[in-house]
Amino acid sequence: MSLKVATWNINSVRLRAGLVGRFLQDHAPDVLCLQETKCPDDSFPLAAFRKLGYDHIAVHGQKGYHGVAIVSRLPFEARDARRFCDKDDARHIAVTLTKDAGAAAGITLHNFYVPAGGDIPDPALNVKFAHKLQFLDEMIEWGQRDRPAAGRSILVGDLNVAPLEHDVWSHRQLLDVVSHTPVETTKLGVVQESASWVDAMRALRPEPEKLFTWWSYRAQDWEKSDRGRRLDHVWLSRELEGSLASMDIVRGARSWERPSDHVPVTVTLAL
DNA sequence: ATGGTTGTCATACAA
Repeated sequence: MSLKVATWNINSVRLRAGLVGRFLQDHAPDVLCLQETKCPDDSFPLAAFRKLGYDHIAVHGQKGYHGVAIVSRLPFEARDARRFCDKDDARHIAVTLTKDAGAAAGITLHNFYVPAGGDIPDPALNVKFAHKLQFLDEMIEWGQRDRPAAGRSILVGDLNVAPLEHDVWSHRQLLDVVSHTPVETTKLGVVQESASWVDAMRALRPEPEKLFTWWSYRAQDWEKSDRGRRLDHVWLSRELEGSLASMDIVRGARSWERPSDHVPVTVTLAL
């Protein structure tokens, strides 16, 4: 069987439930991980996704900010959502596919929304940047202590860091811009190494090809200027590396009506 | 060097 996993920062799931439905119909992922749902759990648009065959939905939201969810047509068991930085922010949710999920049974998915970090890349001047660095430090501790990639597992999400030179439109011009500063890109590399995660997108489309998943709302013409960044990621545990079959950045979604500033990324495994 | 947009919630704040 194949397992198609998608990740998408939706920037309000209620406002864009229609776009999510379109994506589910057009791209038919088995599991979709959403970030920035900005939606309390009791107002998540469950019915819109269930009627498309996505009966299994895990939500971890809050009013107005952050929020993550997993929408699946395969059955799963919910795992504990982790707390980071002594805050109750909804920035992580995890599930394990159950035995009814066929060859995908037992795969654990971790869905993350890492803090954006504000504008000033100095933790002494900007508490939001300090929070982002602390969050990455705690992801490193988690990787080292809990070995989340010891078996068959997948980590996806909006990690709000574009780690490689060709993950941004201009490496030189973004070196002091939050999301591509050396302190962040180095830390994200340590997060990845802490549990031996494999970067699925770059395994299939290595540098120097430029890969972007986010384009600012502020550009006059996002497509023409193409000043993007790769903020969204799909990582695989070593056990799944050999099953990696294909990857797609759904760039066209950035032109849908009232789009998110992020586009979906899909990764397909042949199991 | 500056401002450019969007979503939420209530008029600033986060991204």
